[in-house]
Amino acid sequence: MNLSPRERILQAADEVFGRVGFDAASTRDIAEAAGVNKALIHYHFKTKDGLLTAVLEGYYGRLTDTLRGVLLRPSGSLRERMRDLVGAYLDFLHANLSFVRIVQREAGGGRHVDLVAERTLPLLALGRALLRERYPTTHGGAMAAEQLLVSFYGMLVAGFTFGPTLARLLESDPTSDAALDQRKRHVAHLVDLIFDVLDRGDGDDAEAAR
Amino acid sequence: MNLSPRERILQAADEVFGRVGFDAASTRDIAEAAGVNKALIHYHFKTKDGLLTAVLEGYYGRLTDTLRGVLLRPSGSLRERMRDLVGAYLDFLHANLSFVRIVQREAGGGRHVDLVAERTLPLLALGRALLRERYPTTHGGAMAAEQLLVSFYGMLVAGFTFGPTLARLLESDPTSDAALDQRKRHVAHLVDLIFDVLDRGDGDDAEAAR
Amino acid sequence: MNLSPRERILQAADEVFGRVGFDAASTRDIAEAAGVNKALIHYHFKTKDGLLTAVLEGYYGRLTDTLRGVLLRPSGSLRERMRDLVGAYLDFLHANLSFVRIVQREAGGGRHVDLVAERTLPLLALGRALLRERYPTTHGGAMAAEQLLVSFYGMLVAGFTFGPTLARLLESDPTSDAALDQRKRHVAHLVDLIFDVLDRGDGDDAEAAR
Amino acid sequence: MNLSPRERILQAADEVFGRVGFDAASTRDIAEAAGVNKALIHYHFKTKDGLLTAVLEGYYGRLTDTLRGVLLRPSGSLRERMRDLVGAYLDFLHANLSFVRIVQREAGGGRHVDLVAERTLPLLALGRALLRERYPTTHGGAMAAEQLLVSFYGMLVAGFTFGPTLARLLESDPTSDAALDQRKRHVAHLVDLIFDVLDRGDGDDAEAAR
DNA sequence: TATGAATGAGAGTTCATTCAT
DNA sequence: CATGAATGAACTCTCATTCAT
Repeated sequence: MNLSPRERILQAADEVFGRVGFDAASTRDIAEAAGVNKALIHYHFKTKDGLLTAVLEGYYGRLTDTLRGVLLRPSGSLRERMRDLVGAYLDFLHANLSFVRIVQREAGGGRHVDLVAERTLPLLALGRALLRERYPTTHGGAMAAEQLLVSFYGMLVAGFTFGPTLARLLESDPTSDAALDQRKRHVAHLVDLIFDVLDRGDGDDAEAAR
Repeated sequence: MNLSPRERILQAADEVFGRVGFDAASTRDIAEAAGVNKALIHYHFKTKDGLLTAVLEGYYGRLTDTLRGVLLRPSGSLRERMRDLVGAYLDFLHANLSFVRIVQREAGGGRHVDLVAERTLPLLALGRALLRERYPTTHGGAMAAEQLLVSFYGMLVAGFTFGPTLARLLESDPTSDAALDQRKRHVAHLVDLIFDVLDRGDGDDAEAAR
Repeated sequence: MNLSPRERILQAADEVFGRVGFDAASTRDIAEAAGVNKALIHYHFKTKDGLLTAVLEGYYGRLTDTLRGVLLRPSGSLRERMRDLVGAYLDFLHANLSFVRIVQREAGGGRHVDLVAERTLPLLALGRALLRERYPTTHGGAMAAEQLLVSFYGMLVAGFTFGPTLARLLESDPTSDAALDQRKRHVAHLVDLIFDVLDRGDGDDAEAAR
Repeated sequence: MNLSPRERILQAADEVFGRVGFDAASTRDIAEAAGVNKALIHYHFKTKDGLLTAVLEGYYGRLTDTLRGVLLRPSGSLRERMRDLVGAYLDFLHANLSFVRIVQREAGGGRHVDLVAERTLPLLALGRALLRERYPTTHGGAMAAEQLLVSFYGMLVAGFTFGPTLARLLESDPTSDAALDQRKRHVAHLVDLIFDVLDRGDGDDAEAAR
């Protein structure tokens, strides 16, 4: 629908960054994919880093809006909100595969860690606060809020970051809508299991007693 | 100590690839880190790709040995073997941080997906076979073997791949031994939860009935 | 003067290729001779091969125009046209020494044979057609059109391709105007001799009878 | 027949130099073709230039023996000796295609001109001396001895140096025995023509009078 | 806004050569 | 005699970036 050159560059960068990674992507590739001159990228985004920042800022803006809306919804139990959040997160990743792939590459180290960390931290901090408030037992120990968040994050993201490899094991395409549905039900199930435990209130001590 | 130049190159490549990623790593960086001439890399490994392959082959060889040993141990219930496997995997990743970071970057797409996929598939296939044999209900549905494997994988890996970002949220260093211990207990707990469900035998139907 | 950078690159490449040969020529040499940045060569010509192609295309364009003009001139006997062609060819080579030297190196094998062959063939085919039409006896045998063309070509080119060596035998510089004049008269003489034979009509049979 | 490594290197170098040219040939290629270690080349021939020298010295030794034998044969007219020489030369080139291709590339300039020139000059000087002695009119003018030698050389060599290109025009393979025979008869014919002229004694003056 | 031309820096790779064994 | 290992220099080519227009 006749996007502006600036928008076309952003879309092209998103696609190329997601496909081959930031470092393997060249501004020439992106300019060609966008149908614009290489120099125009620098006119709009100053540097290649600036282009990555712009792409990620766009994603984080939309993601944060989505998740904050779910997490901070006043009504509903925390469990329900977590279930919704898991669903919303999976939907978002499913609809923005490049985003997962870019983040997965940059979150593990390298020059852009901060870019990712700064935008991720508020969400993690919010999640941790909610968990600790509702379930005081999630301070320290085996079911510590931090551990839960890491596990949730891992479950949510694994299906996508590992997609190309899983596609070879599974008979079906892991990026299909059917696969998304199954994954959502699975993760929701696990979330329920975990909240069952939290509600039962057995934290570390119970665990240690096993 | 007093490693051969070839070995020094492998170690340097491992460190640099893990820190900045394959594409951002230059052969000059690696050669300098190894204290050898740039050309020696090509003498021993032909290309930069060949160097990555050699690094990963080393890791996969050791990892496969470790995990196969645990998984195929004749005695012990599947639950116990899974618990051990989770522990062994976390130990391995903890001791080989570069490996996680390299794999996380290359598993999501790009020119080296196959390198990762080919070595990962056998392990996944083995895990799936064991789960399906012992728990026939893990065919299809919300608790399908594939879903479980993906979730397990996500939980195991997330703490490391997300490490640099988590380090900013957590008060403690996520790569410390203490953090590893806590993470191991947490994941073991989750594994237990899941096997409890599997042993109770409620698969999709029970889930759907909720 | 005040040539464009692109043109300066072409001239520098011509000079360097002619002097040391394509393989011994480095893009750095050429860039320096042209007074431009090394990368500009690739900006304009994509690869070093592309640069050679561009140089040769320029030559072949001008040469073909020149020779076609002479060969296809409607008036004048074939003998006269051949004499003119020989003169025009020698003039062209004399004015474009690099061209002979480049072609001589690439025509004998290696990666660029096709580049030379494709542009030379039409001229050879034209010459053969004219000879066969006018002198049917030049089909097959000792004075076959192909043999004549090869001999003509050898005579024309030898003085230049062999130049540096001949310079040591001859007292005078073989690239001087005087040398060119003498060579032109000599070759014209030989051409006359040959056409005398052709006009007398004794082809193979006469020859065989000797 | 179980050649010595030194001999195998020489043969391999000959083949590779002839095929791709000295500059495009790498010692690795040659070593592989010879089935020996790269370093052995330097052990036997000191440098890559030394290897080329050795290859060419071998050729020039055999060629000089062959041609001197024919040229200096006491009996027989000069014409007959020239005819024999032409035949012997063509035979030699036919049997040593690499030689022509190497010489053609190096005779036109570059770092090895001297190597070629020094070995070629004696032959040229001898030919010139014989011509001048027998035909005093070949001093200066259109039929000067030097011109004749250049033309002879061009005719002799053209079929081979131009081979790969001619192969596309001619229906038959220019390196076949049949093609060699035809070429020999053709060149012999031309030589006869020229000696007819010389014997008739009309040099420049006759020519100029036409 | 948008571009073609131009550049310095550096990429991966190959080179002929050396040397200890 | 022969080799595997090692190196400094140079290679072609690509990079992100700049600038005049």
